[in-house]
Amino acid sequence: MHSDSGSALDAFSPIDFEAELNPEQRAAVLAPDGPALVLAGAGSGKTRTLTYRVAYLLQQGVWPSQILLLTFTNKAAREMLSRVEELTGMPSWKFWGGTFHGIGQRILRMHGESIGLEKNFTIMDQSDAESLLGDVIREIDSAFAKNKDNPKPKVVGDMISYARNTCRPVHEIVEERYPWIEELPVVVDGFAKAYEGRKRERQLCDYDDLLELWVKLLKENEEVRTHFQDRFKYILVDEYQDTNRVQATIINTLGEKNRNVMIVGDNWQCIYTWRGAEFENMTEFAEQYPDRQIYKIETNYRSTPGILDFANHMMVMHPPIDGYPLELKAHKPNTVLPYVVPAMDTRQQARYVMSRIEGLSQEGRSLKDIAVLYRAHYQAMDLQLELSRSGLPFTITSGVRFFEQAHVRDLVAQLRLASNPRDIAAFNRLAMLLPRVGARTADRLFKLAEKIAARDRISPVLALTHDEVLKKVPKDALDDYRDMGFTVQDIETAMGGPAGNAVEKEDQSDLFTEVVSDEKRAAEAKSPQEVMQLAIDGWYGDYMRTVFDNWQSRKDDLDSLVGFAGRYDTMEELLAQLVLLNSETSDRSIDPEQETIKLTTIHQAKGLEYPIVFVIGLAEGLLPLKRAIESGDTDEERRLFYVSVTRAQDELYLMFPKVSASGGPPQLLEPSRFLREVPEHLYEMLRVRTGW
DNA sequence: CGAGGTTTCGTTTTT
DNA sequence: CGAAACCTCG
Repeated sequence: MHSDSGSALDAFSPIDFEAELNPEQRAAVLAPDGPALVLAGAGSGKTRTLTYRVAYLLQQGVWPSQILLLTFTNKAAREMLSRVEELTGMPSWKFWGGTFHGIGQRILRMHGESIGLEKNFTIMDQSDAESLLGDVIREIDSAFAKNKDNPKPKVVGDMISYARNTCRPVHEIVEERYPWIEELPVVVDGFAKAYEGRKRERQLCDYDDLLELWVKLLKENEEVRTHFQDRFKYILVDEYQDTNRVQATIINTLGEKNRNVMIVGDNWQCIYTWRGAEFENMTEFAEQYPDRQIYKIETNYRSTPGILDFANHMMVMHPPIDGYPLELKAHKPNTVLPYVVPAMDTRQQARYVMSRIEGLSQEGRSLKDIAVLYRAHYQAMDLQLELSRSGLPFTITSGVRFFEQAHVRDLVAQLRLASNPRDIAAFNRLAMLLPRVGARTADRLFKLAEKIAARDRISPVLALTHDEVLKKVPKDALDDYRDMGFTVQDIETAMGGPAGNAVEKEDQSDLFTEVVSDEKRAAEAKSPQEVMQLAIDGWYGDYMRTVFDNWQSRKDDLDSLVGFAGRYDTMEELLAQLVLLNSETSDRSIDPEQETIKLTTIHQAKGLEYPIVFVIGLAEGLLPLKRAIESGDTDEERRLFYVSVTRAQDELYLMFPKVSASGGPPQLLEPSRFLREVPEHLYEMLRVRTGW
């Protein structure tokens, strides 16, 4: 895929660390070997610091393959590595850089066999995992599933996941959350075990497995552990405040030998405790490495002093976080204060944002300089409506993501099944598309096919269209079922799989006993790109136009996947990325320069910055969220607000509706406590014109 | 057992 | 206002 263009570091002009970094940053970048804790406030050039650190290491003669760079999102990893490439000319693919989940996937793919993972294991996204858990629950305790007082599979899944991410026993979490159902802890514990078993038996991994099994691999396989401990001379971790216990264990294990671990974080920006993040990891790091150096980076280049004052003051009420106080110091010259704008309701709020954007646009502001942030996806609805009406271009990084759309998942399910014939979740998804096939029929068909496969020693994929199986397929579904089966077989063949190279539609009986040598297979294996095309041209392409009225545009989506597939060398890698990248923006062409307004949740805005930021829905019950108020824990909500405020560079609009309009009787809303706590002289109150 | 219509519910954040 | 859950019919 890439060619080695010569690792000529020297071809690039030496980096002037003196001129390009401030003293705080430089200290961290040029830090000597040994454990280091970098406390970097919002907008202080955290990314820049990490980037230059990598560049510095390279300059010191460290090989890129000896550096492990872990970030929270794929985007952050890409950004950093491409900046390193700009800086040093070192191509980014030479590094081990990515998310914990991404790197875990890679390592497990390479060495997972010793803990029972085959190379072709499939990664399930959250909804796959949910439905698998749902199946398991229904199977082992159908009464449980029927009683509506019991938590639903999704909630059960959340509890299990939380337990795993925090390394606590499942029953303990359940006791905390459902103290009124006495037998529940034991029951859910059983579900968790059964779910675990089902995944292993089917070579399936959910997101948490990628971390948990990574730890297991490092623990149980000394050879692998030593290999990676030696290999990664330098480990850099971004956003450490949002790592969970499992991730901390990984870092601690990998760093044990060389001890060159640099973690970067900001306690005040910890916004993922709900999925097990523990900013205490920052403190624990200090305990693990008593000799760690601390580097503080507090000068903020991003925001105006007005915005920073506001941010600092709203955190005054946050309980102190042990040990590492940070205060942002402004660097920019003073300009204007943040605006606080009350609106009648969410609709007026949307219209105000609209009109303000139009105004800014007339002042010559580019639309890509503007972002609207909110706590929850649904809060963007009104605005979406208004924006589409006005014709202002916007991109929304929420809602249904590209890889989560039904047709994409359907297509991918076929690839998954061909790649991992035990992937019952993939088969069920496909089979249930067919008329008169539901969960039960699908399950029966698949298990029958597996039995036949075992008996006749043929590929399970091939067995799908065995006569005995076809007999059990409902009449209405038969034609489609057969076509589907053949397509999956074709895919398996194209991938060099065991279906063999000569699967004819008729008279299969003799052909699949043919043994295909590995080399022959490899030689015949088509590229992921070709396979993707094959899948689109097969059954699903036809099926699609019979069920979707907008099949044409869906077809375009799938066609764009062919190009996407071209970026990967193996099918396993492609399939993994399809799942792991599912948070990426849904727009087909990821084009950062396009002239559009950005609409995003606060969570997704982490690490980004915009000249002009609107934060909407700053009312009690929305931010902080009602549930947070009820549970009495609003600290994380406050940090969330802090994160949103510190995204802004020049102008910040803080908005709240006075009436909640959506659904049911209108309710009066109070301005968010986070707004009320801030002294009035730190912001300017704007009035919205009435009479809209 | 599955489909399709009807009702009811509830609405966080993501790798 | 939309999607899951429920119910009844084929």
